[in-house]
Amino acid sequence: MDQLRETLKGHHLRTTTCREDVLSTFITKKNALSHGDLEGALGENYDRVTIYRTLKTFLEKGIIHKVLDDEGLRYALCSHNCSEEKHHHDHIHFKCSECGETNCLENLHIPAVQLPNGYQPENFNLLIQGVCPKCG
Amino acid sequence: MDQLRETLKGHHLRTTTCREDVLSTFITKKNALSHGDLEGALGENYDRVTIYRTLKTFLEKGIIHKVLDDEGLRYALCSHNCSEEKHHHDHIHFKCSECGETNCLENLHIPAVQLPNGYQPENFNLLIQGVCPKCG
DNA sequence: AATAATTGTGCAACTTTGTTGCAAGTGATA
DNA sequence: TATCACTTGCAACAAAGTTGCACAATTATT
Repeated sequence: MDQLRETLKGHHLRTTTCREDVLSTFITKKNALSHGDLEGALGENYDRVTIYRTLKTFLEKGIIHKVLDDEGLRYALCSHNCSEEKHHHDHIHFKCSECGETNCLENLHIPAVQLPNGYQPENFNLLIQGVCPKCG
Repeated sequence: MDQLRETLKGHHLRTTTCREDVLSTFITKKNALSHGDLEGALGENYDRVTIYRTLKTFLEKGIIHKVLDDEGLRYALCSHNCSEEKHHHDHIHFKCSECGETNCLENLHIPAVQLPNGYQPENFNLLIQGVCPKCG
């Protein structure tokens, strides 16, 4: 799994087994994950605290982004080249009320919104809840 | 403050001082509030647990709705006639990174999105973060 | 107006979620 | 392979949220 090392190095991070495992979990699961999800998947190998810190580091370095949810934060891989300096996301997130999975719809962009005078938008986050194709 | 009683009765709720105070806090503060905000405002008068339960009840009855946030849930008044049966919201929420306030932009509707086949949307939640007119 | 039935509240105890400081361990570099 | 900086685990803590139960308050009934 040299690709994991590449990704970590590309973001100026040391390669450790915890970081490799967290990253690889994101890659294989594909959907947005909460801290609890990762703890469930890797908790026997790593301390809770380490997972928290790994998520925080990945966020800062632009490897993952936050996904808003009505029952707790989740995180998902950044597909484009986000960096320490800035994240850029304008895709839609879809949460299925049946299976509970939240996924990035990378190809769907959030439509432009005309805000009233004085509002300076920087960041957009659209969550659509409903039933996904698998469960429909 | 008979309007408070009216609102509570209209949603089939007994009028208690806690409910009146929570409702009145939402009305006067206008912006979205977290449980912590309410605890800060009313915590000396009511138990933490009671405030949790009041929020839950208000949510169920359609008096308030959830506002997604990247650092914890907030709640805001439903402006239209939401009920036990269903909530309907399609307005935009704006969170200011300076003052930290989150507000409903009642007049701004979330633009329609063309989802791929198979997705059945039910619920939309758009949070825009940036700088608000007061802080700009 | 008094009482009964129903619903809400406070308290205590607990679970879950997230944070911080520090000592020991590990990875990258020369 | 020795060094230095960064990472991890542990322990302790803080914050956020939940549950059961006895008592209190509100509404409905007479």
